[in-house]
Amino acid sequence: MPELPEVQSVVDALAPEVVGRTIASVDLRRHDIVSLHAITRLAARKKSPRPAPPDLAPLLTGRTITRLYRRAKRIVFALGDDAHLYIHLGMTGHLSLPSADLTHHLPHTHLLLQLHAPARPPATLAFSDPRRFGHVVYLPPGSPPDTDLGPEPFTLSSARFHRLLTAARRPLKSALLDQTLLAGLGNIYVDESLHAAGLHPLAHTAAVTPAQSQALLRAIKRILRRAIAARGSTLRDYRTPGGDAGSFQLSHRVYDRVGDPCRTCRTPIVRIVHAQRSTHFCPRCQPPCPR
DNA sequence: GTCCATGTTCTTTA
DNA sequence: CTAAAGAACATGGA
Repeated sequence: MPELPEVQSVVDALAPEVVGRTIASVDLRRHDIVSLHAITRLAARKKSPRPAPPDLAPLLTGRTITRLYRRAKRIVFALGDDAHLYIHLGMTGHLSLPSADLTHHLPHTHLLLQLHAPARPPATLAFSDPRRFGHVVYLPPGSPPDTDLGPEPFTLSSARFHRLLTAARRPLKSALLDQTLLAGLGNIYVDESLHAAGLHPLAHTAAVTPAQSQALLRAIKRILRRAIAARGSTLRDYRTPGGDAGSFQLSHRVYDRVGDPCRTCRTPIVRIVHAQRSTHFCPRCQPPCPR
């Protein structure tokens, strides 16, 4: 459910509720969603030996959430003393603040944090995820920063973006999905951005001109900004912590619009499969060899 | 029963 | 060696 706009919307909704509160207790119902690094979690799937998952309770209990922010598609809880916790929502992950009487029959709920603060009512933060592609990572003080992630789109210059693109010798679609090249985009916003920039998803990154890179980055920033304002796109699972749907799906120009007329030229939108993902585009607005 | 899904990583193939 | 493709994770909805 989450790409950059959805994750940002979750952070924006949660921050006023959790920042400044202290974690009074931890109810970890599935320990296999936790790791010290996302990498070690993979080993769990393949029965190969891996370090035991850290016991979250002693690491988190008594710590105060000093800041909540988004990095790529991760929701980062700063815990003071340079310790951090991050939650990745995977495809169907959801964070909410259920009332106390509901917390016992929440389906697929894997982690509950009781949050206390002076002069404020207690709150519960619940992480649920039916498909369990999401995960929770505890980063002890001194953990290296996100060296595994590319730059954030909003602070990226078009000159650097152009250098990143031309260095990646692959189709635009797979390059833009690569979190180590550019952080935060997923299947929806890559398709929407390429359409807005008039670029074919299979066009080669090395063939993109500086002007096209600039147009593409501007499209990415504009679409992400508008999607955040709409609190994301709800196609099936995504909800804000308050349970509301986003509304940016109403503004999609290609994603999930196979056969519908392009909102620019009325040509039916096409769907292909590339990099294992549905890829939507307008064959007229996004010609194979642009310009 | 079938196919599909907003994500990511590992393995296999070419 | 590299890039693309395939598979895997797990669940539910159409």
